[in-house]
Amino acid sequence: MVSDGIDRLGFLIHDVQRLMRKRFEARASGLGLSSAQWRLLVRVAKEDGVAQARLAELLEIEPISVSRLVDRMEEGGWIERRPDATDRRVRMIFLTPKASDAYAVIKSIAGEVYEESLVGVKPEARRVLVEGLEAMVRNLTDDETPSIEKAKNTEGAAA
Amino acid sequence: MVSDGIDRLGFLIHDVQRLMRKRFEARASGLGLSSAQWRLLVRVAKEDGVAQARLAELLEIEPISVSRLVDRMEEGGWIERRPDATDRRVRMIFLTPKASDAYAVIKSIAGEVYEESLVGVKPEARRVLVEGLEAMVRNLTDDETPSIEKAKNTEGAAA
DNA sequence: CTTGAATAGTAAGCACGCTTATTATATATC
DNA sequence: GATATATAATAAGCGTGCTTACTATTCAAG
Repeated sequence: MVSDGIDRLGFLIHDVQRLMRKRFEARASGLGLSSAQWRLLVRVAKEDGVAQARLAELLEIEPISVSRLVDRMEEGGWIERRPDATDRRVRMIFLTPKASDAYAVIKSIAGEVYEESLVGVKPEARRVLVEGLEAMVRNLTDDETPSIEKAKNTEGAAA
Repeated sequence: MVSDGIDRLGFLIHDVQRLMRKRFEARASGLGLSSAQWRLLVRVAKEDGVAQARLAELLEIEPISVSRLVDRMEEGGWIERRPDATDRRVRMIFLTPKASDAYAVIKSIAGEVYEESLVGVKPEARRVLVEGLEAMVRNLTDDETPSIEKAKNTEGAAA
């Protein structure tokens, strides 16, 4: 197999994600926000009044997941659902003042955790790291598998 | 603040992990295995008869999570719990023949997904990427988080 | 032997992702 | 107007992680 640590790539990514989320949640627990919640909060902060379906698209999770996340965040007083005047199917999502205040704190925590995680990694290596991760996202988002003929139907049929 | 993608590092890691898991699960769904399940399966394959507490340590998840994961895998016929002769608290975990067969397939799928995710990333960049991720795991594992009373021993995740 | 701490595993209940199915509403077509 | 399809959101139920609390067992002191 590959001589590098490539064969542990999945474990590495998994570990980094888990550890990062854990540290985020430890810092943000004072605010009462989980990582899924601040991730949504950040999106709403950038696009106030966004519809849930649009949030699902931005966060790349399913609408039902947004629905239940928004449920808890509404209960927690972070966001507010308001009806759309022109389309009665739509619920527009707005931040509460409490959430707007938390937004600055969240950005600060994010910066802290990123820096802590990259201690000892030189600027050029950071650049390569980020570029590599971006390439991975692109490769994995292309929803067909190159050079593999599995003949599995429905795989990539619905683009 | 670096003006690169560093400020999106958390989103990047999160996306890569999610997309990788998704692709894994799509491939392994033919086997009836989830990513959490094959992760455990790989560990048991390398250390047959391992105790659940040891698995929790290896997988870096909580014992209760192992317990429920093992429940479903036992139901699925992937693993087997057997009592330890010398310590009646312990359940030793063994692979079934079905799981041993699946192990080779899993390794092959893992290799495929890793390669697909790294298309267009040069060998040297791959090395830097993996080293960067390893550094991140080290940095985030050092629980330098102050004001935490759990002076727990954090043994390195050596392989 | 008895007491008490540590360890292995589990139960209950929560968060957050998913798939599948349902309800309202909007829009296109007849 | 009537019907069919599409879209926004939700409901139900499951998998996998967590915290907290519990039982059973082992081990160390007394």
